[in-house]
Amino acid sequence: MPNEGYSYLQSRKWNGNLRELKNVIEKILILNKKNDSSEISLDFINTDQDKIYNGFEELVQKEMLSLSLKKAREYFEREYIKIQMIRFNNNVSQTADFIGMERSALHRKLKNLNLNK
Amino acid sequence: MPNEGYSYLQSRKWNGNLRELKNVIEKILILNKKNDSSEISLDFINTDQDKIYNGFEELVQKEMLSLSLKKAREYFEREYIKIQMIRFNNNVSQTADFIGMERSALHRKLKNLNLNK
DNA sequence: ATTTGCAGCTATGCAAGTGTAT
DNA sequence: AATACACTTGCATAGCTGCAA
Repeated sequence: MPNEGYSYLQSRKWNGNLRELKNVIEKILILNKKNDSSEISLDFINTDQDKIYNGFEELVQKEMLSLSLKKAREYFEREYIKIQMIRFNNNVSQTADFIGMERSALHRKLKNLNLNK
Repeated sequence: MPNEGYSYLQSRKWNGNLRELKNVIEKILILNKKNDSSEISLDFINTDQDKIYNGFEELVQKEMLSLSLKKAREYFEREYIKIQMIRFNNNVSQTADFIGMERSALHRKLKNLNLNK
């Protein structure tokens, strides 16, 4: 399974500039920065996790502005929480702590956003 | 400081090969890991074109995920409303109508987000 | 355009549970 | 037993919004 970062990379429009490279690396670093683990690998590339992040990016840039504030906020929160949960390996307690929210409130939010399955 | 990562990048020619990209990224990760600082910085690959960005992109890729949900939501709403107001030439009534919100509520929000000056 | 008072709804914190697994 | 989670619920309160002015 690992070592298949290629499809992920191929899925991106590579224009050869440093900004694009920077974005790719930043994404990798962010998603790998799980709490206190100092281990960094590229194994996760081309996984669902990464697609979620891509969804976030595209959502913000393409669709958000055609949605009502309420809907846009909901979309944003869903993607934000999705990613934070991934960062903390779906540990609700840690995620809640990091994003400054009560555990019970996060549970309710996960349910309301249909992220609890 | 132009560090190891920077000079490493400078020393390579980018040929668009994806395998090559993976090697580059892995090298950078290793270099960052040696640094032993918990702060991971990509400043060493900043270029002039990197400084060109729109609010959303910058926000999402760099800051959002390190903010609390409350703060991230506030940032998001500010950018969202900023842009919608621009689209409607700062016409509050039209903007409010489009984003599905009462005019008075939008006024309050503009004030709370410091967008009313 | 902008503000304000008010009523109703929503979200959240807090506390107190239950259940599961190690 | 004991710890650490996930998950739920009731309640009070704070915040947001629509409506009217």
